[in-house]
Amino acid sequence: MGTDKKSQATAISPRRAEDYPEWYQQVVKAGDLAETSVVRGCMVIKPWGYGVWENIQKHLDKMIKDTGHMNAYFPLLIPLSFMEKEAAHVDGFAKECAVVTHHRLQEKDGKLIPAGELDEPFVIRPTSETIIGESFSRWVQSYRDLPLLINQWANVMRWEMRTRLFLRTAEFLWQEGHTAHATEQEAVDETFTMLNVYADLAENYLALPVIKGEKTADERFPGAERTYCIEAMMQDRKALQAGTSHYLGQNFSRAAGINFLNKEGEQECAYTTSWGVSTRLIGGVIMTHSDDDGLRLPPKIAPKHVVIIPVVPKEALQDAVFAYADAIAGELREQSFDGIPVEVVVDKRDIRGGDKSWEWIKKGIPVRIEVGPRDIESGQVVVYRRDGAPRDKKFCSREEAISTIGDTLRDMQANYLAQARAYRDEHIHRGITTWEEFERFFTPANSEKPEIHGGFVLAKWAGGEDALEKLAALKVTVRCIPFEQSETEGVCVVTGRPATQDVIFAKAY
RNA sequence: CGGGGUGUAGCUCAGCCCGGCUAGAGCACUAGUUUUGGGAACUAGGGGUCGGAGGUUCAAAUCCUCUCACCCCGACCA
Repeated sequence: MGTDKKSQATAISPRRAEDYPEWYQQVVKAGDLAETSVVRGCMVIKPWGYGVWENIQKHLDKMIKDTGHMNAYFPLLIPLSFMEKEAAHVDGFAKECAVVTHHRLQEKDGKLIPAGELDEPFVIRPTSETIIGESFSRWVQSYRDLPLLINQWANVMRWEMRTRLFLRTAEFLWQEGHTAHATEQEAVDETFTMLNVYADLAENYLALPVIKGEKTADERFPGAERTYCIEAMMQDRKALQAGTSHYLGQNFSRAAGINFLNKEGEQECAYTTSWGVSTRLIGGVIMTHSDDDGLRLPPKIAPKHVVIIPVVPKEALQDAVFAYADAIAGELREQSFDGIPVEVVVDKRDIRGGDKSWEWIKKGIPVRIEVGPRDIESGQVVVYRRDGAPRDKKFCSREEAISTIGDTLRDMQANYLAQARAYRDEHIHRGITTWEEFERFFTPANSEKPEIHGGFVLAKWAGGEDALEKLAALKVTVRCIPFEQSETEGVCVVTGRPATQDVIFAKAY
């Protein structure tokens, strides 16, 4: 007979191939990462999801500090007039700003109504260039005050029309770096330094292979001179912008008045940068590594690395099994991998073992260890890896399980990166040179309910309004101009005009 | 902002077209019994102002009007 759950071969329904967007929602739910809140477009990040964010924060914060930056904190509310100072910036963000216009509530007929209208409204920060620029303008007097290297961990709000958990929410958590420099060269170097930090974080911690490159003019941050990015490929072969680093030139310093006296005694405008990554990275991790049984977390960002599941066939045996489990947990906690202490949870909840196992599979914990009376007898344990099949068990001695846990976690971390890299490389296409091939490549067979199709196309691009329109009709964008260029002559894949620049084309989140 | 749709138990939904006993199911929850080395079964139980306001009617989850919220498709998306 078998229940629905038993008869379906996977823990998540639908599977990726059946309905990718719905699969994503189900993985987030089953993994207990986050849920939509009563507040439009905002999410509640649940403990397991927040644990992932805390680990990302911990690693990135160290990298940010190791490159000479310090953390600070600026206000959530930005005076409206600040937003008006930089023309391109206003254009980019005006439509998505939440605005605070009152500072008091008054009761009237049992209802609370806003009262005390503000002379000047505030916007809730969509990003903090303008308000941080105001501080910088007072902090900087001389070239001796530069560079100014600041980072803040914060929440921001952008009133998006359509939201998806982690990938695009109205409020999200991020870090935003803001720096000011005496020379253009130094500022540009800073922009690259931080882009490299992001690529390091993505590949070596999140196990996301990324392509580093520059954004084209129409994809640039509003107000920036140049925007650099790291682009990752999800399992539906769409691109996800995983991090950005902007060279802002003197645009914002001019607007905010960040001036300094240089060595020659002349007034000069500082050169500024900004860079950020957000909780969107978690969306990228989910869509890159998860399978049809749910989340798979790279060990370096998993809130817990090992769950020990005690098997208690008879209640009389419970104390002995729990004691055995606790003892193993204690020894595992003394282990570490790549400087990260092994985090262990012993799941003593009074629910069935099968339920527990599947719950942890769906949460993506790297290693499950089962211990029961028979294992106590034989001095062994049963080990399952999340990068193996759900029932692919390995018996090993207690000592071996403990001494090899670090190697296991390191191996899994490398395995996730290798798998993601292989998938991405398989779907980067370099042979497409004509518009006909291009169009076919990006057109799903079923337009009603598009199947997983397409990928990244690495091809020549010459730009132009007509070319952008053709791309827009296909919902394809230029993701980036990769730093790695072939330096060859060719023709633009969209228009056939002569072109030298290689770019990545893809559909994107 | 345009087009479409949905609001009924914690969750997923049936009932509405064609008004009529005490508003239902599955899952989840609680208790008991039997089970237990990979998603248990049975029995009993708790849980609802049917999104809100107004109207029609002897009678409204059901019909009408207004309103609020959410979802999907577009537009928008550093």
